[in-house]
Amino acid sequence: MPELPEVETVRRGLNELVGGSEIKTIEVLYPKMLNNLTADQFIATLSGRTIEKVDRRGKYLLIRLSGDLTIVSHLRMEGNYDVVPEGTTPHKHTHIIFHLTDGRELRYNDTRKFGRMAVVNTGDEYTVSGLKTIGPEPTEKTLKLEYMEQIFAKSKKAVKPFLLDQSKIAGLGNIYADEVLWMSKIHPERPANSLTIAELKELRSNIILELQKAIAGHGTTVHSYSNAYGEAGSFQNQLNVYGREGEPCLRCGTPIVKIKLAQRGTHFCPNCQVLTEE
DNA sequence: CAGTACGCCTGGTAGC
DNA sequence: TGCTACCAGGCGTACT
Repeated sequence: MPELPEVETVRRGLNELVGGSEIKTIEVLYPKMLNNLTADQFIATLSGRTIEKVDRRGKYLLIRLSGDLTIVSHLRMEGNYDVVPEGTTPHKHTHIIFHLTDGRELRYNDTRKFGRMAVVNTGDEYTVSGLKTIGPEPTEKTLKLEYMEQIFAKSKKAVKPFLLDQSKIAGLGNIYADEVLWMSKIHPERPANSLTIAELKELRSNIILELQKAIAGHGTTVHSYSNAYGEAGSFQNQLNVYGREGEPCLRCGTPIVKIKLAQRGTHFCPNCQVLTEE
């Protein structure tokens, strides 16, 4: 499932593969994935435009087109792009085909059809729901400790679902949320406002570090994720808790426990990550 | 306002 | 074997 590192990997791949390419025509096979345009409007508006570059904010891809238009593309759970020679048989889950003037096709595929696209004037992307309220990017520069102290102090919510809230911090999904809590030795059910400043400091550096490392590993492949080259990431080999239910904690050997928290599978070490405050 | 439950979707798999 | 039931979870929406 694409989280920030996977989306960043897709962004880089798209820039290399189709940056500078011109869209000849478009086929929309699943119109419901378009947020704010009909299929006909989408085709008419975007045909003939050049893909200038691809940016990213949180888990949103911002595909910049000539004429100051931006496609805001969210992959949700299983969306992915690939680039193939024109005439390649679309597979079962291909929903949009951008025919390029250079004889290739950029295709959007999405098994579960959760992904969405919207088209806005470049600069207006923050009017798209989700981006309207998005929190800071999890980098050294943009995610300040003081900001974290402020927002955590204001919420009684369990820290795991708190980390999944994109309006607080952008980019974390279910996998990396479990990972950074394990790294920081924080129990996922601890109320956000119970974390000490020392814990927040630790959590902050782990979030930043973990996402950097995952980007370096081209993302995590669980289920169906692949980048624009159709390649899987490698970071799943570096996961410490996610998907390791019953296996020994890599720090202390205690079997990893899986619970359901806010409707999400949540993995943690019951020995390293204790519920009571220090 | 803050917090929570559900719907959207399909493929894979556990269980009978 | 073949069927059903359920799980995977990001995010918008509806609700308390």
